[in-house]
Amino acid sequence: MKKDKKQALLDSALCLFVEQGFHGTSTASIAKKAGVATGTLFHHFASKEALLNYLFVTIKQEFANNITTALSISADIAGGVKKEAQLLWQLAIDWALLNPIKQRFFLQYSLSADISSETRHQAMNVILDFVVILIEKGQRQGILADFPIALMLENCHGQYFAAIRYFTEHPQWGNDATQRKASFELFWRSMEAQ
Amino acid sequence: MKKDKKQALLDSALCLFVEQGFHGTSTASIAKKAGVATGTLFHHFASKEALLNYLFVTIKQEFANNITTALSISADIAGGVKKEAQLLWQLAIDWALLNPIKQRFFLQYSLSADISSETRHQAMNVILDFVVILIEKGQRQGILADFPIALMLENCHGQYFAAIRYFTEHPQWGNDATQRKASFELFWRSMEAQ
Amino acid sequence: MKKDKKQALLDSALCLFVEQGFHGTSTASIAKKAGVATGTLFHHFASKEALLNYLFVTIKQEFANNITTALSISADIAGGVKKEAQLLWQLAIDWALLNPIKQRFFLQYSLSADISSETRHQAMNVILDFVVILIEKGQRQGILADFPIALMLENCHGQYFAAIRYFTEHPQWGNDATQRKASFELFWRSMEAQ
Amino acid sequence: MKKDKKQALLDSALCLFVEQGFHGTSTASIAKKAGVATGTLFHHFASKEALLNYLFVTIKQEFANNITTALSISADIAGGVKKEAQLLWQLAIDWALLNPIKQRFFLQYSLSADISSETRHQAMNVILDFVVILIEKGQRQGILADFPIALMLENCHGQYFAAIRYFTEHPQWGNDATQRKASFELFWRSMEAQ
DNA sequence: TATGAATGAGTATTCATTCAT
DNA sequence: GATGAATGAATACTCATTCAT
Repeated sequence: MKKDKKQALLDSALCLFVEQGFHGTSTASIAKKAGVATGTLFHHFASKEALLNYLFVTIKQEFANNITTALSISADIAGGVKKEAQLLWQLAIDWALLNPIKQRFFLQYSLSADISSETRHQAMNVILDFVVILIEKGQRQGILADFPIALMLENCHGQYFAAIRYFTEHPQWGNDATQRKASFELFWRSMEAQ
Repeated sequence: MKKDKKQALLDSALCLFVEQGFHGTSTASIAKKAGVATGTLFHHFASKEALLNYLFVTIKQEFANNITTALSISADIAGGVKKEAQLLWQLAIDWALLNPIKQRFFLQYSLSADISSETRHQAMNVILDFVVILIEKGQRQGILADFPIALMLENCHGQYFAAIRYFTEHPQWGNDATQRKASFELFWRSMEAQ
Repeated sequence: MKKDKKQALLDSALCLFVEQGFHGTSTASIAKKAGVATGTLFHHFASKEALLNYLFVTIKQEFANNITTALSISADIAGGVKKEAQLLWQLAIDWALLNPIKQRFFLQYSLSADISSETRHQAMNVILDFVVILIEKGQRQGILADFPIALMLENCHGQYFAAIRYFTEHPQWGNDATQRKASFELFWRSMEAQ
Repeated sequence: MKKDKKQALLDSALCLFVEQGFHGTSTASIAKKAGVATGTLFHHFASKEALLNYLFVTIKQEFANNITTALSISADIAGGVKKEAQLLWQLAIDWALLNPIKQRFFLQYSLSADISSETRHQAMNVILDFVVILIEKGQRQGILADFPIALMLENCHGQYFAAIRYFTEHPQWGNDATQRKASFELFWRSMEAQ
């Protein structure tokens, strides 16, 4: 019962921020939807901005945990870097398709000025940690092209967002094997060594 | 003298929207910076939103004109699709580096909820028209991979934004031939037929 | 052609003031509907208030002229005070039914704070001049009750407005002889000597 | 202490609306006079219009309660319809004289376009309920003329307003028995059966 | 912890009026 | 006389935040 109200606030905020935008959502409406008093929000979060940033980090962490857990389970078994990248890519797309609201939240807030750059960098590092590791591994093995790592990271990010934007706008193709394959190929080919 | 005040308002708005965000910028501050009265803004634009959308379309159009003009000049001379894509990519990167404020405007507002989806779609179609044409040409010639065109478009967009984000964060490499080449390679390889 | 624009402004203002109220009507919208520039309104009228007051006096005068003209024509022929009162009443109701917009203008603005009390008094005196004369005549002849003239005047006014409000809300009865008779009876009986 | 601020706002609004008109009164001035913050007004009323309408209904209700209470006390004792009408009339005039600001509020806003027609109809039905009952009773007993009830109601309203306008403009006669009698006679005779 | 009435600075927008052409 | 772009003071309403209970 203790975490209930805080979680209810986070749930409401997620929905409303996605539906109406950060500035289009009043703290009063978040509290109302969560079924708590307006003042309660400020017992759990120092400010509206703090709530948004907390929400952002929480969801990024949840995403990262989901991917790395699944990845580590398969890691022992699986072989090459490409297999690993493929798994990572499919897991990331799956997560987005299974969590449409959180995915829209990513799309809207990852580049938003409402998220503090501090939070953004923190989240980036958390989430892209395993990507960096994978890229470096691939480069050492001569499987991935030898472009600057920061450039490749930005590119991964940009391609991932492009893919989930595409699947969001064409939901019917989210489970189509050909489309899923195509999205991975675009991603993989860009980084593969030639 | 007639267009002066409207243009002054657009110039001020561009700066302030980029520096402080859309919601962080008051209409009064835009007018003040433009050296006009607060009412004048609303004489030229129906609302703050309308101003933002007008600005967005105007800049996208300017970008598109810049690229297509340069492209058409070289088009007669140049040869294959790859050369054309390379030219397009370098022109687009150049434009971003030469217009840092407008580039930051793109980065911040292209996916922002403050731009109406109508405007976004209009801008996308206007600006990406020549990209679509190029992709289709490359696919007919068997030079580009045969992935869905909408997916490839999103991917181009995502990679372009990734590239200009990278060059923005590492300005010293904007004129480094190796870096520029790398950014194009990431882009081109993702779409090239194998 | 000289009076055209002024009259067009008055016509537009009448419509708009009745439809949207004085404060709900902008001078710009009056000018637009009249097909003139916004500044033109202020060449003909010192202010928005001045336009309203001018309109009020003009219409009251038109009403008064209409009644007194018709009244004077019949006056020579007709007999008693009651006949005269009856004629006056029917003329006044007819005018209202034939000029529904001007009648609504009366209803809305006769007691409105937007009309200067000066204008209101002036208009009252103009319009009720012949009523005062009639009442005094009736009292001298012992046909009308001997109540204070100012009270009787207010009462006439109130009953006239009640009648036209009634016929406005029940338009189908405006030409029903029984209803018209009833409205006059209510009026006449209140003032008749007993 | 809970109703204090809301009531203070209503009191201020009543005064200011009567003194300066609805459009001449800013919400800030209402709040200031009430000794509360500007936001407090909007905590209790959805809008300035909502405040006006609430005020209107409240005062009409207060008026109706005042009349009907006094009427019901005497109802058991008193006799005919005329006595009852006379009592009603005098109570209504008394109320207006004892509540000059609320009476001016009636005069200014009962027909004003600033009151929603919904509110006006509600108020009319609430307040004139007992009048309708009295008229119908009088008609059944053959004491009142058999004119349409809606016409008679409008007429009552118009005559009441005329009377209070008269007594407002000539305050010295408000307690003069002759004048009071005259005002009732004008009212009664108009409706009495002949 | 939780409440929700109260706050008051902040803001987009309106609009009567002016004036250079 | 006529125009209409420009003005800038005025105002309803919002909303993150506080605090007494």
